[in-house]
Amino acid sequence: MSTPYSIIIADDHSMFLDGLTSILANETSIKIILTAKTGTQVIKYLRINSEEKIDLVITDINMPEMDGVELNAAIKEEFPKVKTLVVSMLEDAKKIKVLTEANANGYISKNAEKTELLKAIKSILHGENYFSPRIKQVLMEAMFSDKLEPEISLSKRETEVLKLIALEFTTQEIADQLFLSKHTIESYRKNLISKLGVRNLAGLTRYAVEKGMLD
Amino acid sequence: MSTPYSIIIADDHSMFLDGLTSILANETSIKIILTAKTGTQVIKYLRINSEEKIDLVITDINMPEMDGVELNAAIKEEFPKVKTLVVSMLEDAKKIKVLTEANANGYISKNAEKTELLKAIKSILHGENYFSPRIKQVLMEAMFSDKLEPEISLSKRETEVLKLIALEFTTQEIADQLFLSKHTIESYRKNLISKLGVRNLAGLTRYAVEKGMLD
DNA sequence: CTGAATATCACGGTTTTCAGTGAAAACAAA
DNA sequence: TTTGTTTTCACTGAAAACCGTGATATTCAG
Repeated sequence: MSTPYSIIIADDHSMFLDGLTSILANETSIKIILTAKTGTQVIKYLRINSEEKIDLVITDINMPEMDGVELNAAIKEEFPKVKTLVVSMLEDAKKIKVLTEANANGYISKNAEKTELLKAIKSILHGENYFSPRIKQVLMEAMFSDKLEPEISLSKRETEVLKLIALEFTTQEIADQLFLSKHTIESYRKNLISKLGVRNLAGLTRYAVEKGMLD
Repeated sequence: MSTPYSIIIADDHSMFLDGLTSILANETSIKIILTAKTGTQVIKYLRINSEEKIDLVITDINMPEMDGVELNAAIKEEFPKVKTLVVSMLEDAKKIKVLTEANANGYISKNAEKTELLKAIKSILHGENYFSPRIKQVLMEAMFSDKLEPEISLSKRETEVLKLIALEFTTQEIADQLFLSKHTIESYRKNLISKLGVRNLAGLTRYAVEKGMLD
């Protein structure tokens, strides 16, 4: 038998970390080098032990400090030889899209079966990418719905103004805060209303809240 | 050694299920009888195999069909001898409160360490309850904040009107819809604004969205 | 370089919201 | 039965939002 593959696992839920470790313990062809709770820990390790070859990083999406999407991007940027497999409990079409564009090597859901997990890992270690059928489907749907809903994009200023509007500031107050004319803010208001297809302040606020602009 | 304890694990993420199974496989004193992906599966099993003694059910909170909170309630109702340990990735004070009131025997976070998990399981199997220090803290904080924030209660009509306001209807439209005078709706508007401590429509809308009134 | 998008500003008119004040009827609870 | 809450309605005046219809300057990608 050849030397085992070296992998790193990142997830902030240590119970999941322990679980994955247990599952992979039976696989003699795989050696877990590190388990980390944040993306930054992984990057630090890779930088320090750059001479050591790491074959694969398995990462969750939701993590504090540096999440899975950022971690994947950072790895592909600094250590392009290292493969990545993203494991997540959510099937967020947008994140998946970003990940595929950032050349992640695989994406599976946390409610995938053990066998699928192993299949994904092995595929990736053998040089192929692995996206589960379910994920492919979500991606396809996202493509379609994106074309039907041509994705409203707001400029920086628009975003800024919308945020303040949703935070209960009046037009005059926003104008003062941003050192702009009251008329300017009024224009933004109107544009936002027609752009977002809403009727009034309530619609603007709902949009802002739902897009997480106020966090 | 005496006969091992019989336990059931419920979680919709099979990866977590596999992980937990792996972790507990080393424990000779514990025997996993069933792993389920929904609460209903667990209840069905308990009903059918009622002669078989089950010592503990470990359950996630977020599950389709019947979630962890409901499952716990159902178990305590129908099979009071069966202990329950709730494992969740969120530390939602309200859910924890409900669970303690429904006599769950333990609650730990998914980012608890393996050792803590085992400690919790053993405590419960020995007849004690186990709530992790972190959880106790969250509970305490919830108690305090509940008393400091005296919980704004809205009447049926107020809720109804607030909902329509947040859905972008104007005062006149709401009045027509509910067969009330425009003045009446205006009154509600004002009361809601002062009651909820907000400044305008944006504040009302944020409140409605955040309380999930529009789902 | 050039057109498209963005950012900025302006005005008049209409509608809606907001603030203050008040009150009557229905209803439930103490 | 009295007290408190909820539901309902009314008026005024000021402030803000909304609508239409512009203009100019900058920036940025093709």
